[in-house]
Amino acid sequence: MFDLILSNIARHVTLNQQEADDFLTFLQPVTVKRKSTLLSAGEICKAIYFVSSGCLRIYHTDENGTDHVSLFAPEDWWAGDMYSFHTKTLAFYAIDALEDTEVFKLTEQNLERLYVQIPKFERFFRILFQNGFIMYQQRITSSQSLTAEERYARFKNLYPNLEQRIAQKHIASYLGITPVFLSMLRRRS
Amino acid sequence: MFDLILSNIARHVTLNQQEADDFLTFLQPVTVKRKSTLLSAGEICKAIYFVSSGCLRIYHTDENGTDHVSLFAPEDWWAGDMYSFHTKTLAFYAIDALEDTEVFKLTEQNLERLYVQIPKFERFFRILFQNGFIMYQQRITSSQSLTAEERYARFKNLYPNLEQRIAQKHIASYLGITPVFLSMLRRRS
DNA sequence: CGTCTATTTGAATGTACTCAAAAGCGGTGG
DNA sequence: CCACCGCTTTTGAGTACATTCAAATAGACG
Repeated sequence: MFDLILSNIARHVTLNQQEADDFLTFLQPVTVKRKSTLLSAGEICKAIYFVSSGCLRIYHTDENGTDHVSLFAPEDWWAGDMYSFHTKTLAFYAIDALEDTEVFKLTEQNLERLYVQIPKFERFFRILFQNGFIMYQQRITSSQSLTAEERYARFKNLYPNLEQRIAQKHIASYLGITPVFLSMLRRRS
Repeated sequence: MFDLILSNIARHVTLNQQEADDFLTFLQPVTVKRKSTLLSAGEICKAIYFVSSGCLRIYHTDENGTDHVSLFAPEDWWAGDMYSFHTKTLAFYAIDALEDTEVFKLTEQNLERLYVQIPKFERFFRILFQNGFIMYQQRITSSQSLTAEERYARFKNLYPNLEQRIAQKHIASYLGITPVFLSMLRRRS
């Protein structure tokens, strides 16, 4: 149950047994049913989530009612509205589950305690955000310089096998194109 | 000379006099002339830079020779190819100066020493990357849901007065449109 | 002052969009 | 278990926004 998250942490910092045990006490397991909402836009995002199975989608709904996927978070990814979480302001993004999903919830209070108790986690989250920063930066550059078809290839590379698990309209929304146009692209290739 | 960078740091962590003095010893002032290159794509990015005056541009040149601006870094911003810096791989992005620019250079070795000597900097850079992550996330969402005109308004908001200082082709490149089209937009409004 | 680069303008093109309708698929209840 | 209903995907036609190409004008720098 905890293997995945511990190996996720171990990718950037090394915890001893005691630290690992302590860390786990800060987590709350939560089950999110397919199509149910973990965070609504306009709420305050009070926790971040580590996905141990299933898949979340972090998205924004614009004034026309169109969704725009910011990120998919399948197993081994972290999710949250980081701006809302960090500034305690109303969330711009919403989060829901595309599959039945198991997450570990890490609340703001617990995270701050964690930073104090095991300062290594400052480093861990520094590296996590650094990687997220790099990922979004590459996505910006992709959206500037690549065609929709090339970005689709990138998506498949970033999220292996995810294509089979989720609806195409969500992939189109991630790519910044319409489902109709994605359908055309797939037909072509 | 050091006021700007110290107030930049102070925005997220509090340093005592000793720590501030120690921190400054890790920095090297560098002057970058307008149009000269601070980092070329294909090199390894061995340092990150804090801009105290002037303006840098972080960009990628695609196979057609077209530039795509990832970020502007005017005074009070940090810059670098974070992926190259972090993984010691060849830089995908290049950095040059759009104005005569003064930066403080913080090398990888010095940064690692800084993390050890003043662990608060783990927190500082965690927050810095967190904010960068959020900024790029919003830019992705903007590129998905806003028109070029609306994104142009966002640019002006994010970088007040920068418009007057740099060429329009760079702004177009940042917005992901052609200079020709930006010219049309400006005419319209 | 002259040259080089950036910006503007106009015309033709193309990519991705909207709208509409048909086909496919999945889930639910009888 | 099958039939039906609703949602997703596909397909086609017409449209709009942003592009490319080309030429003229403006501006910056030596």
